[in-house]
Amino acid sequence: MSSTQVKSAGNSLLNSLSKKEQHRFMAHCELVQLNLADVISHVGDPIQHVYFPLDSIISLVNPVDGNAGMEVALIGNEGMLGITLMLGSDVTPIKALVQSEGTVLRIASQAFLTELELLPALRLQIMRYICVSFSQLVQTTVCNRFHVVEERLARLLLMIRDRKHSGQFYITQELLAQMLGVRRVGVTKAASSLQLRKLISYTRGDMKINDIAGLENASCICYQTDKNIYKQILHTKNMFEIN
Amino acid sequence: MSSTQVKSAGNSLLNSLSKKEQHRFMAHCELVQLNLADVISHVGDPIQHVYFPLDSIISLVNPVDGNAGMEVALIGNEGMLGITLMLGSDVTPIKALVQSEGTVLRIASQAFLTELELLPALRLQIMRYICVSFSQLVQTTVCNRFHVVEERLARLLLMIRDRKHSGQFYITQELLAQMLGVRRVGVTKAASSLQLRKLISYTRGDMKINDIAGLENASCICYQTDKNIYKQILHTKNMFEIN
DNA sequence: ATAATTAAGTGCGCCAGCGAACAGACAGCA
DNA sequence: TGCTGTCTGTTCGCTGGCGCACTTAATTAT
Repeated sequence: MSSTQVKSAGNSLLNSLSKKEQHRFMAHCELVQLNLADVISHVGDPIQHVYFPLDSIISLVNPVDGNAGMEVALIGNEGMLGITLMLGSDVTPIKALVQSEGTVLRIASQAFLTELELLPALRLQIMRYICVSFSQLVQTTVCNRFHVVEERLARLLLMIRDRKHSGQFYITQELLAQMLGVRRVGVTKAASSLQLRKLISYTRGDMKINDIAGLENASCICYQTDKNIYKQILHTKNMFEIN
Repeated sequence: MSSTQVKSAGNSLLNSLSKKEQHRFMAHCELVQLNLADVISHVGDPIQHVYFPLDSIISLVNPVDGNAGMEVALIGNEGMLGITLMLGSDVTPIKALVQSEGTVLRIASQAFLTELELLPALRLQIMRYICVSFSQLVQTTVCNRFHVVEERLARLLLMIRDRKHSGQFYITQELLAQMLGVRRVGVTKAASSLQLRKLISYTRGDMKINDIAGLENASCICYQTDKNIYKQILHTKNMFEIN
Protein backbone atom coordinates (compact mmCIF):
# COMPACT_ATOMS: atom_id res chain seq x y z
CA MET A 1 0.00 0.00 0.00
CA SER A 2 1.96 2.96 -1.27
CA SER A 3 -0.75 5.58 -1.50
CA THR A 4 0.34 9.14 -0.92
CA GLN A 5 -2.28 10.73 1.24
CA VAL A 6 -3.05 14.39 1.47
CA LYS A 7 -4.35 15.14 4.94
CA SER A 8 -7.71 16.83 4.94
CA ALA A 9 -8.45 19.82 7.09
CA GLY A 10 -10.40 17.98 9.76
CA ASN A 11 -14.07 17.12 9.52
CA SER A 12 -16.37 19.38 7.52
CA LEU A 13 -19.26 19.15 9.95
CA LEU A 14 -17.10 20.14 12.88
CA ASN A 15 -15.58 22.93 10.84
CA SER A 16 -18.91 24.71 11.01
CA LEU A 17 -18.13 25.47 14.63
CA SER A 18 -16.13 28.41 15.84
CA LYS A 19 -12.56 27.74 16.98
CA LYS A 20 -13.69 27.98 20.57
CA GLU A 21 -16.63 25.64 20.12
CA GLN A 22 -14.49 23.19 18.20
CA HIS A 23 -12.04 23.13 21.03
CA ARG A 24 -14.81 22.51 23.48
CA PHE A 25 -16.31 19.70 21.41
CA MET A 26 -12.96 18.03 20.71
CA ALA A 27 -12.31 17.82 24.42
CA HIS A 28 -14.92 15.05 24.48
CA CYS A 29 -13.48 13.27 21.46
CA GLU A 30 -10.71 10.77 21.08
CA LEU A 31 -8.61 10.32 17.98
CA VAL A 32 -8.82 6.73 16.78
CA GLN A 33 -7.06 4.85 14.01
CA LEU A 34 -9.34 2.65 11.90
CA ASN A 35 -7.99 -0.40 10.10
CA LEU A 36 -9.17 -1.80 6.80
CA ALA A 37 -12.24 -4.04 7.08
CA ASP A 38 -12.79 -3.34 10.76
CA VAL A 39 -16.48 -3.67 11.49
CA ILE A 40 -17.50 -0.62 13.48
CA SER A 41 -21.06 -1.56 14.24
CA HIS A 42 -23.51 -4.37 13.68
CA VAL A 43 -27.22 -3.97 13.09
CA GLY A 44 -29.13 -3.89 16.33
CA ASP A 45 -26.23 -2.93 18.57
CA PRO A 46 -26.78 0.07 20.80
CA ILE A 47 -24.97 3.11 19.43
CA GLN A 48 -21.95 3.62 21.69
CA HIS A 49 -20.09 6.29 19.76
CA VAL A 50 -20.51 8.77 16.98
CA TYR A 51 -17.69 8.92 14.42
CA PHE A 52 -16.35 11.88 12.49
CA PRO A 53 -13.88 10.61 9.87
CA LEU A 54 -10.82 12.69 9.16
CA ASP A 55 -8.97 10.80 6.45
CA SER A 56 -10.61 7.41 6.75
CA ILE A 57 -13.67 6.19 4.89
CA ILE A 58 -16.53 4.35 6.54
CA SER A 59 -18.83 2.27 4.41
CA LEU A 60 -22.45 1.52 5.20
CA VAL A 61 -23.31 -1.95 4.01
CA ASN A 62 -26.62 -3.76 3.97
CA PRO A 63 -26.51 -7.54 3.76
CA VAL A 64 -29.40 -9.39 2.18
CA ASP A 65 -30.48 -13.02 2.03
CA GLY A 66 -27.36 -14.03 3.89
CA ASN A 67 -25.14 -12.67 1.13
CA ALA A 68 -22.69 -9.84 1.56
CA GLY A 69 -25.19 -7.38 0.17
CA MET A 70 -23.81 -4.08 -0.94
CA GLU A 71 -22.73 -0.62 0.05
CA VAL A 72 -25.43 2.02 0.33
CA ALA A 73 -23.37 4.98 1.48
CA LEU A 74 -19.85 6.27 1.99
CA ILE A 75 -18.79 8.45 4.87
CA GLY A 76 -15.65 10.52 4.70
CA ASN A 77 -14.58 13.73 6.33
CA GLU A 78 -17.66 15.44 4.87
CA GLY A 79 -19.93 13.47 7.17
CA MET A 80 -20.41 11.34 10.23
CA LEU A 81 -21.54 7.94 11.40
CA GLY A 82 -24.41 7.86 13.85
CA ILE A 83 -27.02 10.24 12.52
CA THR A 84 -29.90 8.14 13.79
CA LEU A 85 -28.85 8.96 17.32
CA MET A 86 -29.92 12.52 16.67
CA LEU A 87 -33.19 11.26 15.33
CA GLY A 88 -34.21 9.59 18.54
CA SER A 89 -33.09 6.04 17.91
CA ASP A 90 -30.19 4.61 19.87
CA VAL A 91 -29.91 1.39 17.92
CA THR A 92 -27.53 0.88 15.01
CA PRO A 93 -29.69 0.60 11.88
CA ILE A 94 -26.99 -0.63 9.53
CA LYS A 95 -23.64 -2.35 9.40
CA ALA A 96 -20.66 -0.01 9.18
CA LEU A 97 -17.14 -1.02 8.26
CA VAL A 98 -13.86 0.60 7.38
CA GLN A 99 -13.39 0.89 3.67
CA SER A 100 -10.19 2.86 3.79
CA GLU A 101 -7.76 3.18 6.66
CA GLY A 102 -7.24 6.39 8.52
CA THR A 103 -8.29 8.36 11.55
CA VAL A 104 -11.61 9.41 13.04
CA LEU A 105 -12.74 11.57 15.89
CA ARG A 106 -14.91 9.50 18.16
CA ILE A 107 -17.27 10.76 20.81
CA ALA A 108 -19.46 8.85 23.23
CA SER A 109 -23.19 8.91 22.43
CA GLN A 110 -24.19 10.57 25.66
CA ALA A 111 -21.54 13.27 25.41
CA PHE A 112 -22.54 13.87 21.82
CA LEU A 113 -26.19 14.40 22.69
CA THR A 114 -25.30 16.70 25.55
CA GLU A 115 -22.93 18.76 23.43
CA LEU A 116 -25.53 19.04 20.68
CA GLU A 117 -27.85 20.84 23.06
CA LEU A 118 -25.17 23.45 23.56
CA LEU A 119 -24.15 23.74 19.92
CA PRO A 120 -27.16 24.62 17.78
CA ALA A 121 -24.93 25.44 14.83
CA LEU A 122 -23.60 21.90 14.81
CA ARG A 123 -27.08 20.47 15.16
CA LEU A 124 -28.25 22.44 12.17
CA GLN A 125 -25.26 21.45 10.08
CA ILE A 126 -25.77 17.78 10.87
CA MET A 127 -29.48 18.04 10.11
CA ARG A 128 -28.55 19.30 6.69
CA TYR A 129 -26.06 16.52 6.32
CA ILE A 130 -28.87 14.07 7.03
CA CYS A 131 -30.80 15.69 4.21
CA VAL A 132 -27.85 15.23 1.92
CA SER A 133 -27.43 11.59 2.92
CA PHE A 134 -31.08 11.00 2.30
CA SER A 135 -31.04 12.48 -1.17
CA GLN A 136 -27.84 10.72 -2.10
CA LEU A 137 -29.26 7.44 -0.92
CA VAL A 138 -32.24 7.99 -3.18
CA GLN A 139 -29.85 8.61 -6.04
CA THR A 140 -27.92 5.46 -5.25
CA THR A 141 -31.13 3.47 -5.29
CA VAL A 142 -31.92 4.32 -8.88
CA CYS A 143 -28.25 4.17 -9.84
CA ASN A 144 -28.01 0.54 -8.77
CA ARG A 145 -31.08 -0.21 -10.78
CA PHE A 146 -30.27 1.49 -14.05
CA HIS A 147 -26.56 1.94 -14.49
CA VAL A 148 -24.01 -0.60 -15.67
CA VAL A 149 -21.09 -1.73 -13.58
CA GLU A 150 -18.49 0.30 -15.44
CA GLU A 151 -20.33 3.58 -14.83
CA ARG A 152 -20.94 2.70 -11.21
CA LEU A 153 -17.32 1.72 -10.69
CA ALA A 154 -16.15 5.03 -12.12
CA ARG A 155 -18.50 6.84 -9.78
CA LEU A 156 -17.33 4.87 -6.77
CA LEU A 157 -13.67 5.53 -7.50
CA LEU A 158 -14.37 9.24 -7.78
CA MET A 159 -16.26 9.19 -4.50
CA ILE A 160 -13.37 7.48 -2.78
CA ARG A 161 -10.96 9.96 -4.26
CA ASP A 162 -13.00 12.87 -2.94
CA ARG A 163 -12.97 11.40 0.55
CA LYS A 164 -9.32 10.41 0.52
CA HIS A 165 -8.33 13.76 -0.98
CA SER A 166 -6.00 11.81 -3.15
CA GLY A 167 -6.07 10.19 -6.56
CA GLN A 168 -4.14 7.20 -5.28
CA PHE A 169 -5.36 4.75 -2.68
CA TYR A 170 -5.44 1.10 -1.74
CA ILE A 171 -8.45 -0.94 -2.80
CA THR A 172 -8.78 -4.40 -4.26
CA GLN A 173 -11.23 -5.48 -6.91
CA GLU A 174 -12.68 -7.91 -4.42
CA LEU A 175 -13.57 -5.06 -2.09
CA LEU A 176 -14.92 -2.93 -4.92
CA ALA A 177 -17.11 -5.84 -5.95
CA GLN A 178 -18.57 -6.07 -2.46
CA MET A 179 -19.27 -2.34 -2.46
CA LEU A 180 -20.99 -2.48 -5.81
CA GLY A 181 -22.82 -5.68 -5.03
CA VAL A 182 -21.46 -7.49 -8.10
CA ARG A 183 -19.06 -10.33 -8.79
CA ARG A 184 -15.36 -9.66 -8.63
CA VAL A 185 -15.16 -10.68 -12.28
CA GLY A 186 -17.54 -7.88 -13.12
CA VAL A 187 -15.18 -5.39 -11.53
CA THR A 188 -12.23 -6.92 -13.40
CA LYS A 189 -13.97 -6.34 -16.68
CA ALA A 190 -15.03 -2.80 -15.84
CA ALA A 191 -11.67 -1.86 -14.37
CA SER A 192 -9.80 -3.32 -17.36
CA SER A 193 -11.93 -1.20 -19.61
CA LEU A 194 -11.27 1.95 -17.62
CA GLN A 195 -7.56 1.18 -17.61
CA LEU A 196 -7.56 0.58 -21.34
CA ARG A 197 -9.06 4.02 -21.71
CA LYS A 198 -6.13 5.40 -19.65
CA LEU A 199 -8.49 6.74 -16.99
CA ILE A 200 -7.05 4.68 -14.17
CA SER A 201 -4.17 2.31 -13.54
CA TYR A 202 -3.73 -0.30 -10.87
CA THR A 203 -1.82 -3.33 -9.70
CA ARG A 204 -2.71 -5.49 -6.78
CA GLY A 205 -4.79 -2.98 -4.92
CA ASP A 206 -2.71 0.06 -5.71
CA MET A 207 -5.32 2.14 -7.48
CA LYS A 208 -4.47 5.38 -9.25
CA ILE A 209 -6.76 7.80 -11.02
CA ASN A 210 -5.03 9.24 -14.06
CA ASP A 211 -7.73 11.30 -15.72
CA ILE A 212 -10.33 12.79 -13.43
CA ALA A 213 -12.36 14.52 -16.11
CA GLY A 214 -12.29 11.38 -18.19
CA LEU A 215 -13.43 9.28 -15.28
CA GLU A 216 -16.24 11.70 -14.52
CA ASN A 217 -17.27 11.29 -18.09
CA ALA A 218 -17.17 7.52 -17.84
CA SER A 219 -19.24 7.55 -14.67
CA CYS A 220 -22.99 7.88 -14.55
CA ILE A 221 -24.58 11.24 -13.93
CA CYS A 222 -25.12 10.22 -10.32
CA TYR A 223 -21.68 11.41 -9.33
CA GLN A 224 -22.42 14.94 -10.46
CA THR A 225 -25.91 14.76 -9.01
CA ASP A 226 -24.49 13.83 -5.63
CA LYS A 227 -22.15 16.77 -5.69
CA ASN A 228 -24.93 19.13 -6.65
CA ILE A 229 -27.12 17.88 -3.83
CA TYR A 230 -24.31 18.46 -1.38
CA LYS A 231 -23.62 21.95 -2.61
CA GLN A 232 -27.27 22.94 -2.71
CA ILE A 233 -28.24 21.79 0.74
CA LEU A 234 -25.14 22.54 2.74
CA HIS A 235 -24.91 26.02 1.31
CA THR A 236 -28.46 27.13 1.99
CA LYS A 237 -29.13 29.95 4.38
CA ASN A 238 -30.15 29.09 7.88
CA MET A 239 -33.94 28.86 7.77
CA PHE A 240 -34.35 28.41 11.45
CA GLU A 241 -32.39 31.50 12.40
CA ILE A 242 -34.62 33.63 10.20
CA ASN A 243 -37.71 32.68 12.18
CA MET B 1 -62.67 1.40 -9.71
CA SER B 2 -64.80 -0.59 -7.37
CA SER B 3 -62.45 -0.96 -4.42
CA THR B 4 -64.04 -1.16 -1.02
CA GLN B 5 -62.02 1.04 1.26
CA VAL B 6 -61.77 0.73 4.99
CA LYS B 7 -61.15 4.17 6.46
CA SER B 8 -58.07 4.36 8.61
CA ALA B 9 -58.10 6.05 11.95
CA GLY B 10 -56.39 9.26 10.87
CA ASN B 11 -52.65 9.64 10.57
CA SER B 12 -50.39 7.62 12.82
CA LEU B 13 -47.91 10.41 13.43
CA LEU B 14 -50.61 12.82 14.50
CA ASN B 15 -52.15 10.14 16.67
CA SER B 16 -49.16 10.43 18.96
CA LEU B 17 -50.62 13.74 20.11
CA SER B 18 -53.15 14.13 22.87
CA LYS B 19 -56.73 14.88 21.83
CA LYS B 20 -56.23 18.50 22.76
CA GLU B 21 -52.96 18.85 20.88
CA GLN B 22 -54.43 17.11 17.87
CA HIS B 23 -57.26 19.56 17.86
CA ARG B 24 -54.86 22.43 18.06
CA PHE B 25 -52.70 21.09 15.23
CA MET B 26 -55.64 20.27 12.99
CA ALA B 27 -56.83 23.83 13.23
CA HIS B 28 -53.92 24.73 10.96
CA CYS B 29 -54.60 21.90 8.54
CA GLU B 30 -56.91 21.60 5.60
CA LEU B 31 -58.41 18.36 4.37
CA VAL B 32 -57.54 17.86 0.72
CA GLN B 33 -58.59 15.24 -1.82
CA LEU B 34 -55.72 13.88 -3.92
CA ASN B 35 -56.35 12.48 -7.38
CA LEU B 36 -54.48 9.67 -9.06
CA ALA B 37 -51.22 10.74 -10.71
CA ASP B 38 -51.36 14.29 -9.40
CA VAL B 39 -47.83 15.55 -9.04
CA ILE B 40 -47.55 17.09 -5.60
CA SER B 41 -44.07 18.47 -5.82
CA HIS B 42 -41.21 18.75 -8.28
CA VAL B 43 -37.54 18.58 -7.39
CA GLY B 44 -36.18 21.99 -6.53
CA ASP B 45 -39.50 23.63 -5.70
CA PRO B 46 -39.72 25.34 -2.35
CA ILE B 47 -41.68 23.23 0.13
CA GLN B 48 -45.06 24.94 0.49
CA HIS B 49 -46.93 22.35 2.51
CA VAL B 50 -46.40 19.26 4.57
CA TYR B 51 -48.78 16.36 3.89
CA PHE B 52 -50.18 13.77 6.27
CA PRO B 53 -52.02 11.10 4.24
CA LEU B 54 -55.19 9.65 5.68
CA ASP B 55 -56.31 7.08 3.14
CA SER B 56 -54.30 8.19 0.12
CA ILE B 57 -50.84 7.01 -0.86
CA ILE B 58 -48.06 9.31 -1.96
CA SER B 59 -45.20 7.91 -3.94
CA LEU B 60 -41.68 9.30 -4.00
CA VAL B 61 -40.19 8.87 -7.43
CA ASN B 62 -36.71 9.58 -8.66
CA PRO B 63 -36.28 10.04 -12.42
CA VAL B 64 -32.95 9.22 -14.01
CA ASP B 65 -31.40 9.85 -17.41
CA GLY B 66 -34.62 11.43 -18.62
CA ASN B 67 -36.53 8.19 -18.03
CA ALA B 68 -39.37 7.80 -15.58
CA GLY B 69 -37.03 6.33 -13.02
CA MET B 70 -38.63 4.48 -10.18
CA GLU B 71 -40.29 4.69 -6.83
CA VAL B 72 -38.07 4.87 -3.78
CA ALA B 73 -40.65 5.19 -1.05
CA LEU B 74 -44.36 4.99 -0.27
CA ILE B 75 -46.13 7.28 2.14
CA GLY B 76 -49.47 6.33 3.64
CA ASN B 77 -51.18 7.20 6.87
CA GLU B 78 -48.18 5.88 8.76
CA GLY B 79 -46.05 8.78 7.57
CA MET B 80 -45.79 12.21 6.03
CA LEU B 81 -44.41 14.09 3.07
CA GLY B 82 -41.98 16.89 3.81
CA ILE B 83 -39.54 15.51 6.34
CA THR B 84 -36.65 17.51 4.94
CA LEU B 85 -38.33 20.67 6.13
CA MET B 86 -37.66 19.55 9.68
CA LEU B 87 -34.08 18.90 8.75
CA GLY B 88 -33.38 22.45 7.77
CA SER B 89 -33.88 22.30 4.03
CA ASP B 90 -36.83 24.09 2.48
CA VAL B 91 -36.36 22.71 -1.01
CA THR B 92 -38.18 19.64 -2.34
CA PRO B 93 -35.53 16.93 -2.74
CA ILE B 94 -37.65 14.50 -4.73
CA LYS B 95 -40.68 14.23 -6.95
CA ALA B 96 -43.85 13.22 -5.15
CA LEU B 97 -47.01 12.02 -6.83
CA VAL B 98 -50.31 10.44 -5.91
CA GLN B 99 -50.21 6.71 -6.26
CA SER B 100 -53.62 6.04 -4.82
CA GLU B 101 -56.50 8.46 -4.46
CA GLY B 102 -57.72 9.65 -1.12
CA THR B 103 -57.46 12.39 1.42
CA VAL B 104 -54.59 14.11 3.20
CA LEU B 105 -54.22 16.65 5.92
CA ARG B 106 -52.17 19.53 4.59
CA ILE B 107 -50.46 22.20 6.61
CA ALA B 108 -48.43 25.20 5.44
CA SER B 109 -44.68 24.89 5.97
CA GLN B 110 -44.41 27.89 8.24
CA ALA B 111 -47.33 26.84 10.41
CA PHE B 112 -45.87 23.36 10.61
CA LEU B 113 -42.50 24.60 11.84
CA THR B 114 -44.14 26.87 14.38
CA GLU B 115 -46.40 24.13 15.68
CA LEU B 116 -43.47 21.73 15.95
CA GLU B 117 -41.81 24.05 18.43
CA LEU B 118 -44.86 23.72 20.62
CA LEU B 119 -45.34 20.00 20.20
CA PRO B 120 -42.16 18.16 21.20
CA ALA B 121 -43.98 14.84 21.20
CA LEU B 122 -44.81 15.27 17.54
CA ARG B 123 -41.27 16.31 16.74
CA LEU B 124 -39.92 13.20 18.39
CA GLN B 125 -42.38 10.97 16.63
CA ILE B 126 -41.50 12.43 13.25
CA MET B 127 -37.79 12.13 13.98
CA ARG B 128 -38.33 8.46 14.54
CA TYR B 129 -40.34 8.25 11.37
CA ILE B 130 -37.38 9.74 9.54
CA CYS B 131 -35.25 6.95 10.98
CA VAL B 132 -37.71 4.41 9.72
CA SER B 133 -37.79 5.97 6.27
CA PHE B 134 -34.04 5.96 6.16
CA SER B 135 -33.73 2.31 7.06
CA GLN B 136 -36.48 1.29 4.70
CA LEU B 137 -34.83 3.22 1.90
CA VAL B 138 -31.64 1.30 2.55
CA GLN B 139 -33.61 -1.91 2.35
CA THR B 140 -35.21 -0.85 -0.91
CA THR B 141 -31.79 -0.10 -2.34
CA VAL B 142 -30.57 -3.65 -1.96
CA CYS B 143 -33.98 -5.06 -2.85
CA ASN B 144 -33.90 -3.39 -6.24
CA ARG B 145 -30.47 -4.81 -6.81
CA PHE B 146 -30.98 -8.41 -5.81
CA HIS B 147 -34.59 -9.42 -6.03
CA VAL B 148 -36.56 -10.43 -9.08
CA VAL B 149 -39.62 -8.61 -10.31
CA GLU B 150 -42.13 -11.12 -9.03
CA GLU B 151 -40.85 -10.86 -5.46
CA ARG B 152 -40.72 -7.10 -5.65
CA LEU B 153 -44.22 -6.91 -7.08
CA ALA B 154 -45.57 -9.05 -4.26
CA ARG B 155 -43.87 -6.77 -1.77
CA LEU B 156 -45.24 -3.65 -3.40
CA LEU B 157 -48.79 -4.98 -3.43
CA LEU B 158 -48.55 -5.81 0.25
CA MET B 159 -47.22 -2.35 1.01
CA ILE B 160 -50.09 -0.74 -0.85
CA ARG B 161 -52.53 -2.95 0.97
CA ASP B 162 -51.14 -1.91 4.33
CA ARG B 163 -51.51 1.74 3.45
CA LYS B 164 -54.96 1.40 1.91
CA HIS B 165 -56.12 -0.78 4.78
CA SER B 166 -57.82 -2.88 2.17
CA GLY B 167 -56.97 -5.90 0.07
CA GLN B 168 -58.67 -4.39 -2.94
CA PHE B 169 -57.57 -1.24 -4.72
CA TYR B 170 -57.15 0.35 -8.11
CA ILE B 171 -53.78 0.10 -9.80
CA THR B 172 -52.77 -0.67 -13.37
CA GLN B 173 -49.81 -2.74 -14.46
CA GLU B 174 -48.48 0.32 -16.20
CA LEU B 175 -48.34 2.20 -12.91
CA LEU B 176 -46.86 -0.76 -11.08
CA ALA B 177 -44.17 -0.94 -13.74
CA GLN B 178 -43.24 2.68 -13.15
CA MET B 179 -43.06 2.12 -9.43
CA LEU B 180 -40.83 -0.91 -9.81
CA GLY B 181 -38.73 0.66 -12.54
CA VAL B 182 -39.35 -2.19 -14.98
CA ARG B 183 -41.23 -2.65 -18.25
CA ARG B 184 -44.97 -3.06 -18.15
CA VAL B 185 -44.47 -6.48 -19.76
CA GLY B 186 -42.36 -7.51 -16.82
CA VAL B 187 -45.25 -6.73 -14.50
CA THR B 188 -47.65 -8.65 -16.74
CA LYS B 189 -45.50 -11.73 -16.43
CA ALA B 190 -45.05 -11.42 -12.68
CA ALA B 191 -48.70 -10.60 -12.06
CA SER B 192 -49.87 -13.50 -14.24
CA SER B 193 -47.70 -15.80 -12.22
CA LEU B 194 -49.08 -14.53 -8.91
CA GLN B 195 -52.60 -14.85 -10.25
CA LEU B 196 -51.94 -18.40 -11.42
CA ARG B 197 -50.85 -19.16 -7.90
CA LYS B 198 -54.22 -17.80 -6.68
CA LEU B 199 -52.51 -15.15 -4.58
CA ILE B 200 -54.09 -12.20 -6.37
CA SER B 201 -56.70 -11.54 -9.01
CA TYR B 202 -57.19 -8.52 -11.20
CA THR B 203 -58.85 -7.08 -14.26
CA ARG B 204 -58.12 -3.72 -15.78
CA GLY B 205 -56.76 -2.10 -12.67
CA ASP B 206 -59.06 -3.71 -10.19
CA MET B 207 -56.52 -5.47 -8.02
CA LYS B 208 -57.49 -7.87 -5.30
CA ILE B 209 -55.28 -9.72 -2.86
CA ASN B 210 -56.69 -13.18 -2.20
CA ASP B 211 -54.06 -14.80 -0.04
CA ILE B 212 -52.08 -12.50 2.19
CA ALA B 213 -49.89 -15.15 3.76
CA GLY B 214 -49.21 -16.63 0.35
CA LEU B 215 -48.28 -13.25 -1.04
CA GLU B 216 -45.97 -12.56 1.87
CA ASN B 217 -44.35 -15.84 1.07
CA ALA B 218 -43.98 -14.93 -2.58
CA SER B 219 -42.46 -11.56 -1.73
CA CYS B 220 -38.86 -11.01 -0.79
CA ILE B 221 -37.84 -10.80 2.83
CA CYS B 222 -37.76 -7.02 2.49
CA TYR B 223 -41.45 -6.73 3.28
CA GLN B 224 -41.01 -8.35 6.66
CA THR B 225 -37.81 -6.44 7.25
CA ASP B 226 -39.62 -3.16 6.65
CA LYS B 227 -42.29 -4.05 9.15
CA ASN B 228 -39.73 -5.04 11.74
CA ILE B 229 -37.88 -1.78 11.29
CA TYR B 230 -41.08 0.14 11.82
CA LYS B 231 -42.04 -1.76 14.92
CA GLN B 232 -38.58 -1.56 16.41
CA ILE B 233 -38.03 2.15 15.98
CA LEU B 234 -41.47 3.54 16.57
CA HIS B 235 -41.93 1.52 19.71
CA THR B 236 -38.69 2.50 21.44
CA LYS B 237 -38.81 4.45 24.66
CA ASN B 238 -38.24 8.15 24.53
CA MET B 239 -34.50 8.58 24.90
CA PHE B 240 -34.62 12.31 25.11
CA GLU B 241 -37.09 12.41 27.97
CA ILE B 242 -34.84 10.21 30.04
CA ASN B 243 -32.02 12.73 29.92
C1' DA C 1 -73.67 1.12 -33.02
C1' DT C 2 -69.19 2.31 -34.02
C1' DA C 3 -64.86 4.21 -33.11
C1' DA C 4 -61.25 5.42 -30.02
C1' DT C 5 -58.83 4.63 -25.93
C1' DT C 6 -57.00 2.01 -22.29
C1' DA C 7 -55.50 -2.39 -20.03
C1' DA C 8 -53.39 -6.66 -20.47
C1' DG C 9 -50.98 -10.64 -22.91
C1' DT C 10 -47.53 -12.73 -26.46
C1' DG C 11 -43.34 -13.35 -29.17
C1' DC C 12 -38.51 -12.47 -30.56
C1' DG C 13 -33.81 -11.36 -30.54
C1' DC C 14 -30.47 -9.21 -27.45
C1' DC C 15 -27.39 -8.28 -23.59
C1' DA C 16 -25.58 -7.43 -18.87
C1' DG C 17 -24.56 -9.82 -15.17
C1' DC C 18 -24.45 -14.50 -12.78
C1' DG C 19 -22.22 -18.88 -11.07
C1' DA C 20 -18.50 -21.77 -11.43
C1' DA C 21 -14.13 -23.08 -12.48
C1' DC C 22 -9.53 -22.26 -13.79
C1' DA C 23 -4.93 -19.77 -14.98
C1' DG C 24 -1.27 -16.56 -14.43
C1' DA C 25 1.28 -13.14 -11.62
C1' DC C 26 3.16 -11.08 -7.82
C1' DA C 27 4.12 -10.78 -2.64
C1' DG C 28 5.80 -12.29 1.64
C1' DC C 29 7.74 -15.90 4.28
C1' DA C 30 10.19 -20.16 5.68
C1' DT D 1 14.69 -21.36 -3.08
C1' DG D 2 10.28 -22.77 -3.16
C1' DC D 3 5.66 -22.43 -0.96
C1' DT D 4 1.51 -20.22 -0.05
C1' DG D 5 -1.76 -16.72 -0.21
C1' DT D 6 -3.55 -12.78 -2.56
C1' DC D 7 -4.79 -10.23 -6.58
C1' DT D 8 -6.12 -10.16 -11.29
C1' DG D 9 -7.72 -12.08 -15.76
C1' DT D 10 -10.36 -15.48 -18.82
C1' DT D 11 -13.90 -18.67 -20.36
C1' DC D 12 -18.59 -20.82 -20.75
C1' DG D 13 -23.28 -21.63 -20.42
C1' DC D 14 -27.36 -19.56 -18.27
C1' DT D 15 -31.09 -16.32 -17.15
C1' DG D 16 -33.69 -12.18 -15.99
C1' DG D 17 -34.90 -8.25 -17.89
C1' DC D 18 -34.74 -5.12 -22.11
C1' DG D 19 -36.55 -2.95 -26.48
C1' DC D 20 -39.75 -3.46 -29.98
C1' DA D 21 -43.80 -4.69 -32.17
C1' DC D 22 -48.20 -6.76 -32.32
C1' DT D 23 -52.78 -8.85 -30.50
C1' DT D 24 -56.83 -9.20 -27.68
C1' DA D 25 -60.21 -7.47 -24.73
C1' DA D 26 -62.75 -4.22 -22.11
C1' DT D 27 -64.27 0.48 -21.39
C1' DT D 28 -65.52 5.07 -22.85
C1' DA D 29 -66.77 8.48 -26.12
C1' DT D 30 -69.22 9.95 -30.32
